[in-house]
Amino acid sequence: MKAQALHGHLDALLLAVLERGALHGYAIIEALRVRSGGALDLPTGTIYPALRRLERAGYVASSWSTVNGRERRTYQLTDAGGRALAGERTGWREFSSTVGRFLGPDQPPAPA
Amino acid sequence: MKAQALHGHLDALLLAVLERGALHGYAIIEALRVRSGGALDLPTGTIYPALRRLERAGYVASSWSTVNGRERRTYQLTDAGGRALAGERTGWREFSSTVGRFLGPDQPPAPA
DNA sequence: CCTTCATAGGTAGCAACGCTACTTGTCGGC
DNA sequence: GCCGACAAGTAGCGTTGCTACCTATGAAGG
Repeated sequence: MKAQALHGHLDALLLAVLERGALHGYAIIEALRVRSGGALDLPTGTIYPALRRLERAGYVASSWSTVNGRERRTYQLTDAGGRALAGERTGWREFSSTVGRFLGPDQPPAPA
Repeated sequence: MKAQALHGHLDALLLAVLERGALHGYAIIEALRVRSGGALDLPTGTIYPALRRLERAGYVASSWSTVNGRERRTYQLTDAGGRALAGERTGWREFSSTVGRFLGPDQPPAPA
């Protein structure tokens, strides 16, 4: 899968991954790869700037820890980040159902 | 809905609209608005350059016709465009199921 | 007659976003 | 000592869609 199509949804993905618990950058990349079944293999040059963007926005908070001489910056979701994630989920649902209407419904929104 | 999230999927949408029959630019905008239930209201500055991009790529062909002194450029899907659309559909399904895995149809995957 | 609106097509320049390529540094295995 | 995996980061680029404009016709309203 071409990752460039992520445009605009990467932030939501990152927040979603951090929802399950704080992780450091490298671990986030791995979590994305594993949870997507290998479909998402994002380069560090994509992740780190995105995390800083999220931190500037106040959606994640970071803290340094040194493990075996390795500097790790661990990111965790803030309250604002959680709220943002909820909004992103709603936005995603709208977006995917709208585009899906044109590109063929792949998962017709199951009526609750 | 913020339209900027379309990134990377606009071309697919345009091809999908033209799949049902040739239309001129303005009509394409209306078709998108109507079929999306108003969610997609794209400015001309988005559509026209996109159509030219698709034409350069050989996915659509255009022809001029003058109707009541109005110049209309009608776009229609080419064979290559149809094939591209099929690919875009597949890509969309992959993309949406991948992102959906993180953003959930609704809730974070409940521990079954 | 003239203005305004809807139709119709278009361009220029901008900003956002993710990517490639590169750099720095530690640790473990050869 | 060197290479590769881990870990974090920066610089610069290209694509993409957006805002803001411009041109032009026909219909409606004053």
